[in-house]
Amino acid sequence: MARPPRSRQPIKDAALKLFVERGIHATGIRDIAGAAGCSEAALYRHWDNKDDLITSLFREHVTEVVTILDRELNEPGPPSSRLLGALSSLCDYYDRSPYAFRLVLLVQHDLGPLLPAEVRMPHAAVGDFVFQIDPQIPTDQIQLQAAAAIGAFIECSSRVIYGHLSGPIGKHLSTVHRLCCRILDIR
Amino acid sequence: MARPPRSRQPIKDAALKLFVERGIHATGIRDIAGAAGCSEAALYRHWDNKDDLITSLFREHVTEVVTILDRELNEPGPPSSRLLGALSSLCDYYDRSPYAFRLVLLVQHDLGPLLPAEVRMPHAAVGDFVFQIDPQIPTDQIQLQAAAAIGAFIECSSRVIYGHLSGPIGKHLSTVHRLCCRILDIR
Amino acid sequence: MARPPRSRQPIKDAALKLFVERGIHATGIRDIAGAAGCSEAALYRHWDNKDDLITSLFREHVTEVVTILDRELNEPGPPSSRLLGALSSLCDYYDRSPYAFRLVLLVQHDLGPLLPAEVRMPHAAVGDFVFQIDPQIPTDQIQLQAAAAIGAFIECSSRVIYGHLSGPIGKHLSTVHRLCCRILDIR
Amino acid sequence: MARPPRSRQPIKDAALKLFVERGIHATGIRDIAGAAGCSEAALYRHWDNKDDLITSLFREHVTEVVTILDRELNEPGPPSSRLLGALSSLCDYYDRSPYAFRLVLLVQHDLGPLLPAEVRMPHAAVGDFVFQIDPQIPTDQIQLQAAAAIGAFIECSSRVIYGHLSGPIGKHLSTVHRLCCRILDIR
DNA sequence: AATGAATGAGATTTCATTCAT
DNA sequence: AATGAATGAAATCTCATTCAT
Repeated sequence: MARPPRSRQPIKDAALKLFVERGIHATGIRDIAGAAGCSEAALYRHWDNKDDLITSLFREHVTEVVTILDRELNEPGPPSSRLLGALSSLCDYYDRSPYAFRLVLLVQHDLGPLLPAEVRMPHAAVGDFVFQIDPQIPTDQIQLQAAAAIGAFIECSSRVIYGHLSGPIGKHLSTVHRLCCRILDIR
Repeated sequence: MARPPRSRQPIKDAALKLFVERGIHATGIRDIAGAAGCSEAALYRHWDNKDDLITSLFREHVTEVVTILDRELNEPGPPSSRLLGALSSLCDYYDRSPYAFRLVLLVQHDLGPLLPAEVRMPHAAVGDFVFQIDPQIPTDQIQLQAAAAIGAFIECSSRVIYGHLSGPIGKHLSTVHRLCCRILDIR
Repeated sequence: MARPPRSRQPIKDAALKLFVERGIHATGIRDIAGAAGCSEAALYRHWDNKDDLITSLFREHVTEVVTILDRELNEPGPPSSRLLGALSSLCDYYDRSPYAFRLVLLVQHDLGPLLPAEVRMPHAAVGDFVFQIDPQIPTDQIQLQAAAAIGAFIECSSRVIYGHLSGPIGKHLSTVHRLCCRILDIR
Repeated sequence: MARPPRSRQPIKDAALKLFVERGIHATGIRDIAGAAGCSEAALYRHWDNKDDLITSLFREHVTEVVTILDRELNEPGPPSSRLLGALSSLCDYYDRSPYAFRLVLLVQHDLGPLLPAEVRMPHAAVGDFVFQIDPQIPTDQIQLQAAAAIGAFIECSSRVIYGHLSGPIGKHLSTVHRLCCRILDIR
């Protein structure tokens, strides 16, 4: 009862890895079960179907990322160092859970329609930060600045992940920080 | 040779629309044929297989986008107005061919491994522009600045496309231009 | 032995209801366990397998129906009133256990081959009654008259159960009695 | 174009036979395809899914039966001989297409909820006949008499089909006719 | 040039049943 | 006595592709 079900985790690990490496649609239930060392039917004890597995995985990890953003962007201190903290924590997160990071950042628009609307997304966290820095800013500007910063970060990460730029991501932290500061007009 | 095959275009239109709206993997040959008003077998007269259709579509449209970028970013005039010209032309392109625009910008990583390496991608065009502005810049910086600018543009466009920001994209042109100028340290 | 197993009844109730409402084949072990509030494995403590559950349920209820028929059709008194007693008791039975009634009357031929041959079926009870009324009647006639009476009753009940005729069944008792008397040439 | 598709019929024949002999739920797509000598996928070119096949088969044959009833029960002549004509035609129909006959008469309530409501069912045809004979009869009586006659016929047929009574059905025609006349109070 | 029909391989999902705890 | 977890087998259905016409 009290003990956490033991078999969910290996399945989640396997699914996450395969979704990111091969793509969500290219990954079959069979692949996941094989990699997790269980039968295909075992999956259906824990999730209703493949979509359920996908969305619950995504929701879980996006929540982790948003939690990081909300925490770091609301620390005390000047905006610039809060932003640095956030970017730095994201790099740490990548080093700890590269697959989760990539799922959240890169795979997003594959599953747009699958996701329930009530999940708090990174855009909201960054938008709140932008608004905090300058409460006079018009709504559209909030959206655009937040989107631009996120897009810049995602695309830079992609360049590293796909090997066009040498890693690890942390190596480029200060450059990315500088770019994001310019986008958000900090300093 | 004598006459251009007439039936390619409707198929391309249908495939493009469906790929963008439903996702590439979620779109079947049957769906495309149905929407194009031809038989499934007809597709195989024009393309070898589904992958061939996907890559040739993508290649065609990415070339259009890169051509725009290369042309506009190399016009005479100050960098800022060249960048504005490029962004403005992209907005026009979107208004003309929204599905093509979205295929190029958004669907990219669905088909990562499918893409032939020799195609010139937007990153290269923007990278050349960055280099041109400041030939002293280190290689990594080129990559990162280009990536950040592209990411900012993509993500802003996404916000409009997915309805989180009111359209058309051109409405936000000057803001996006300002953000990109800051990223590329222009002015 | 010492105490009657307490958990059989809820399972039987749930299974009976689902078998009748959804059909035997469309009802899974999981559905039954869910509706009975026990685990799927619990079922196998009480019955060998699904077929065993089905047949034992059916056997139990068909026995109840045949017992009613045998009792009422062999009361003292004229055939017409014995028949009325039987029909009336069946209506009471329906009001008491509608699902059991429907399982016996309607679901029969879903499970034809599953049923053990030695179970006494309604046809036998009614056949005996027909023979009793007129011992000169040829065998085929017994079968046909009994079948016709049973079919008439079943089909009339169905019309009520499926909502084409307003209920309860008892409301139509005298009409059905009259029809059955004509079939069996009573009076 | 003009030619009727050739491959539907063998599939329909195989499905009909198996549905009746083994039961609808016990018959798989694989069984049908195997018996029809085609691949499983071929089925899905002609019907959307298994339910579609089932209902379209049933609808087709129930229409044949109702057509027979409507025709014979509305011939000129006295009710008794019209009824005899109908029963006799049903027996002929059975001899011609025993599986279709059995699907219509016996399998009905397996698929109750699957059937579209607008299909004219045997009950309606017989009900019209009952009403024609005695236009004064109250509505409930129509339903009950029609149901009783149909039930009697079905159940008698079952006794033959399941081997409790020697066949063919036509052998018992005059007896069944007499019973139905009594039910409907003809003569 | 075009198509309706067909198909093999494989996808996801369900099922009755078993077993360790 | 009871259960949560697991499973092999099979079910239905989809897909990209081929082929005779």
